[in-house]
Amino acid sequence: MIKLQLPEGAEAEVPEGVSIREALSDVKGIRKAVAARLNGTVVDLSTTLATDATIEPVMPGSDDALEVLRHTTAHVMAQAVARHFGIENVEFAIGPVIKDGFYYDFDLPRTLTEDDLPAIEKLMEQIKRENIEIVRSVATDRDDALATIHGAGAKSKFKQELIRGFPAEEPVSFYTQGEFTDLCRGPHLPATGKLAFFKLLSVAGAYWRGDEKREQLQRIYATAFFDKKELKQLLHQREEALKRDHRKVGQQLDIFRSLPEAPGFPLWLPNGTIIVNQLLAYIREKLEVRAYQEIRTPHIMIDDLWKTSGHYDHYKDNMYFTEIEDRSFAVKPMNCPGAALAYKQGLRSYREHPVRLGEFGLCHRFERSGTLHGLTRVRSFVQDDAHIFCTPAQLQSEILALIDLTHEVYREIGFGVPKMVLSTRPDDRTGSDEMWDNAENQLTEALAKAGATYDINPGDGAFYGPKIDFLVLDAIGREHQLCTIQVDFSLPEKFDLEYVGNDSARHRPVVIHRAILGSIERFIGLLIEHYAGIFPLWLAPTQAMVLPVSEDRHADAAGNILQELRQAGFRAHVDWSNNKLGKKIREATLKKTPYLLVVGDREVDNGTIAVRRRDGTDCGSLEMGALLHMLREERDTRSLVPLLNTPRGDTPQADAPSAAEEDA
RNA sequence: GCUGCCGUAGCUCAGUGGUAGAGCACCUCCUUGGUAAGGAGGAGGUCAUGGGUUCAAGUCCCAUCGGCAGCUCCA
Repeated sequence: MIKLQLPEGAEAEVPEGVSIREALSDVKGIRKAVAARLNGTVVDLSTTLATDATIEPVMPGSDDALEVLRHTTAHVMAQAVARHFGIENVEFAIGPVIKDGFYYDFDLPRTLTEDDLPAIEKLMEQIKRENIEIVRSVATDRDDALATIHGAGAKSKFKQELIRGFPAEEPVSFYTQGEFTDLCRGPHLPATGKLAFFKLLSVAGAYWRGDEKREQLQRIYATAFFDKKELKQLLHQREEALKRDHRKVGQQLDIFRSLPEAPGFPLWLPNGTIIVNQLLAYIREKLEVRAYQEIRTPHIMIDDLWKTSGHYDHYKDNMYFTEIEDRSFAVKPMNCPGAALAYKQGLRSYREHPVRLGEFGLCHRFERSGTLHGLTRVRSFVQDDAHIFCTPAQLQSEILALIDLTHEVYREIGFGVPKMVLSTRPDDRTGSDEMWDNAENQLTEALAKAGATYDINPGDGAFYGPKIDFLVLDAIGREHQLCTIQVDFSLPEKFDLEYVGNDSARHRPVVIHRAILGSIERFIGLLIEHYAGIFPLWLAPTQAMVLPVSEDRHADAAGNILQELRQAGFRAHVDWSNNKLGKKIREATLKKTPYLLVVGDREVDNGTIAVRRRDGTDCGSLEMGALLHMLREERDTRSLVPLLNTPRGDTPQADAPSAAEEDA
């Protein structure tokens, strides 16, 4: 007999060889269990018990259960693909669980298209209905495993390669469901009938083991959930992401264009340029308060500089080069060397530290054509970069200030509280252990003082120093990495940076690299998607559109209103077309113009303006003075919600994207 | 870069080897209007580029350029 610790403190004694399913048979709701934890490890319910153990069921709703579900769904998808093409025609690669679902890679006799997916889905439903038992088997060693996979019916080039990669003597597990056997660590659901809700999402090319020199495979992305609502939610999120795609919205709102004439180098149209300039002005405000100095460093500098900085060795393949009077120059991919040169101009005293040099530097980096993507992956971009040169003793307070600044900016832009990740020393690194100890301690203490919760990525720091990354959630629940704060001991060495300390000796400063928005291009790409094109007033390219009811009778009144708005610094226009009012409203609304100012006979007579918001809210009629007051307030506080409301004074609420959306 | 798909009017897209199309936008005219599309007319194309097959190519083939998706989250 063996002793078992069961859930909720229960204990049991059972004979050896009993399965977990049997051992847990008295636990409430056990029929819904998808797997079990055996001494902490997730295993099949069919696992038999040989020694004393702690066991508990893995129930739907837990992350473990979801992983098992998705993994089994991947196997069923593979089985369906085998039935679709004939098992002898399919070469199976791997089918792992990923963040929002799973995929499986195959080598197939022909190219898959999206049109194949419904048929495969249907076969999966069929396999689910057949409720085939999923049986684990174990091959004792490598030869046994190779024999098993050989006998499984499908081509097995990749599976054999995997097996040969395992230790020769180690047992290898397989899972069989009907005619389909797959090499797999498991665990799995007990039968295909336990499958829940799934959806095949897309087909894509992929390489065996991600290596572009290896076989090209075909991948099916799919997802699965226990809860139908959660599946629907994910599908909805994907749809929403498509609708908000910054390439589409950026085109509709005339923000930027991607040109065949300049692949990877976006063209900012007037509307986009306004947004860029507003963001830069915003960041400049923050920097002035915090005693930064702004610099502008050369875009093209001689090769030697990049050899000194180490970029030539590490980053050459991503740099552009040019020749000037027979000497080779490089276009800057980063701003740091320029900042180091700026620091070096003159003998520095400890008294002037920290030296905070900000630069909205335009950088150029070569990216492979296949990786380019709208504004989020480009070949030239502006960083809101800064290099802070400080004494080792100042490191912590500077980091703390940066954490603070980052939180402030993200809050004001409308992102939630960012998740922070501390990355510590990698194996391959420069600098003494003492330096790393110091830097990591300073970062850790700064994070503690900021009262922040954060994750640690051990070994993921840059070779020249540890870093803190900031991850924000956007409006539709996607995570993006924006800010990064990196400590650098290496740059001051390479450029022989020094300052005179209070002991009148020369000392080495420490450098902090940081960008808050990251690249302005990428940031605006994310902002477009985060706001769904509905920019807050201070960022909106056109802030108000004056709509005369009759374009000739109310022309003077409209012109006067425009003048006053312009004089108050607002970006306003008049719709001079001879369309009817309804059409003018439709067009301005589709362009997401925050405020529509209607002027007709009534308004001319009363000296007022009828105000409508882009979400359709009627704000009633106001006098010009009152209107300007509210608009200034909303703009100057960079409010994320409209301050002008209905005449009854309803509570302000964000311009709900859904309310203003009716894209034709 | 590699694989697959795609490239037709300013935009969104139809067009399956036989005379280049629609809607929106643009221009002109009519209409001067009250909170999401008033009406009529007009202009606009080397069908990405180059080559090939064919009596005939937007359509089929090849190449080039550009776009889109993907290219380990390791059984």
